[in-house]
Amino acid sequence: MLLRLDPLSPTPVFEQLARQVKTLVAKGLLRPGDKLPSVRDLARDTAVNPNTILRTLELLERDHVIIRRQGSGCFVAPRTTDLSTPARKSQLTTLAAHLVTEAFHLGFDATDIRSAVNSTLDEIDFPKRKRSTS
Amino acid sequence: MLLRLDPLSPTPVFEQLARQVKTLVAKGLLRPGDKLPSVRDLARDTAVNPNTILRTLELLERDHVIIRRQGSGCFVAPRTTDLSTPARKSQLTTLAAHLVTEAFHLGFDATDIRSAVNSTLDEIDFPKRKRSTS
Amino acid sequence: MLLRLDPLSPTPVFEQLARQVKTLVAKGLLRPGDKLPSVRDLARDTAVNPNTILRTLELLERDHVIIRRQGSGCFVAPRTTDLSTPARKSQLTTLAAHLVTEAFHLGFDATDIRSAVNSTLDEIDFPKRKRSTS
Amino acid sequence: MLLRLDPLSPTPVFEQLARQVKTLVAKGLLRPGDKLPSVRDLARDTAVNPNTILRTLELLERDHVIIRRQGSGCFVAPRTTDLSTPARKSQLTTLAAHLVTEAFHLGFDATDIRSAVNSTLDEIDFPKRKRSTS
DNA sequence: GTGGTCTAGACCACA
DNA sequence: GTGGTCTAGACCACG
Repeated sequence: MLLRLDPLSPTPVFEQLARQVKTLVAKGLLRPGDKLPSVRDLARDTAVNPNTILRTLELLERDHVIIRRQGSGCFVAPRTTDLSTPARKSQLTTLAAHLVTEAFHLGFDATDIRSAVNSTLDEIDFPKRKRSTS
Repeated sequence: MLLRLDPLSPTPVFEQLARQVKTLVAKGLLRPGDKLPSVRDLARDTAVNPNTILRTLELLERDHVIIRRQGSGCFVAPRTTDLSTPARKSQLTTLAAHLVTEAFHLGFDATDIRSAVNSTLDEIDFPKRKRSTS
Repeated sequence: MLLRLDPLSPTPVFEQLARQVKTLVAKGLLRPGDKLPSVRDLARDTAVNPNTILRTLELLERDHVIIRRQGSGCFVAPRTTDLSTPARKSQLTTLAAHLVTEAFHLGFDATDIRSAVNSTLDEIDFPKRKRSTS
Repeated sequence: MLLRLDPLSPTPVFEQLARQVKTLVAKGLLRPGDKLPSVRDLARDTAVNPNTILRTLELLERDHVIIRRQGSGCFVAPRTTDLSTPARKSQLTTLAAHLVTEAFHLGFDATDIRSAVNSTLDEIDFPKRKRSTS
């Protein structure tokens, strides 16, 4: 599993790593049940302290992306289904608002934004919506 | 100008404020050339430390949302149009990717995401472009 | 004897197994004197490492739920009756406090908690005491 | 704020501390909006490393007990109201089952358990259920 | 082998 | 002043 770090980014290391794992899962490159490399392996491969890797894994577990089991390892969690609480709806709204206002101030218009979103969506592996795998 | 702080949000105060200004501009409630209240007034109205207000203004200036002129105050900047740089394209891609992967892990699908983005776009006041986006 | 593992639970395997045995005894589905399957059988049926089964049995023996006899196997222990020690009283208090504070922070009230406890109690097979509990 | 540690307990330090804070909140000794001592103060008072205190605070924030705001401090969160998801119901059931089966194997009966729960409940400060204040 | 806890201490970011 | 990130390294617990 290849994870890359941008040492210049203001985003904390543990969060950069977590995002990349989330992306891999969203793209279907990591699937529910798949085992992640061990903390030590990840630490070595990314040249990051094991404690920082641990924080990444904690974040991912908190967000229901992985499951950690002492002695066995970390595994991609099954996609949760009971998530449609109003709190999550409001999170989605906030995320969308953030994208739109930032893109607005970068000089993009509605068409640009929609097409950027659609391009990203094309790469995502939504359940019951597979496009190429039969 | 009414700015509200959410004490429960993990987002830093200076960023909460900046986002609200950006939103006001994007919605057309603040228009290019409009003058912002003074640092002192903003600090009083929001019950926030003037230093924090300053950071907000620095952020807004860095993002070309406002222009700060010594002695005269802060003004909403004219809309950016030079979106040709690949750097901005890549920023848009990053923003879209972030929205999509987070929404994915919140349990939403492509339709949910598109409709959330469209709802937000409906409230934005995009300037009309002369050339059609064919 | 059917023991199931929840791969999503953060509870260690050996403890999941021990809890299930304790529950079977409390519900009267396993009765004092009953013989448990051998370590080998348990390991096979649950697809768990024999070492982990051993840890489960150690835990159960420590908690006086079973008795392990060299060469003959494990047996459900007779029901403990000497609850006079203050140590046990204090353990009960701790357990109750844990339930209540966690439930509080999950948003439940006293009525919810009492009714959850009562539902569970209904399934337990308490031995009849000779003296009435006045 | 007085927090005590049991160095012999198998429960991790950061969790011992978190439980005590949860108990203080449940008993109404800490109320929504109250400010917690600073990380450094807590670390000094408990003779625990600041990093460990931080983990306690992370746990408490994850469980919606406190809110952490960089630069300002940590505050007791307002009691959440939108918590009645089925997932939480099942957590309550698990907690109750744990109490009951453990208490059973300690030699207690239904009456003992109910009375232990009731004693604990008497000390809890449930909203809209205040007993002595006014 | 796996993950988890804790310490010590440097340094950064927010208000 | 507040909290937060990261490193280094010792040691513990689970399978």
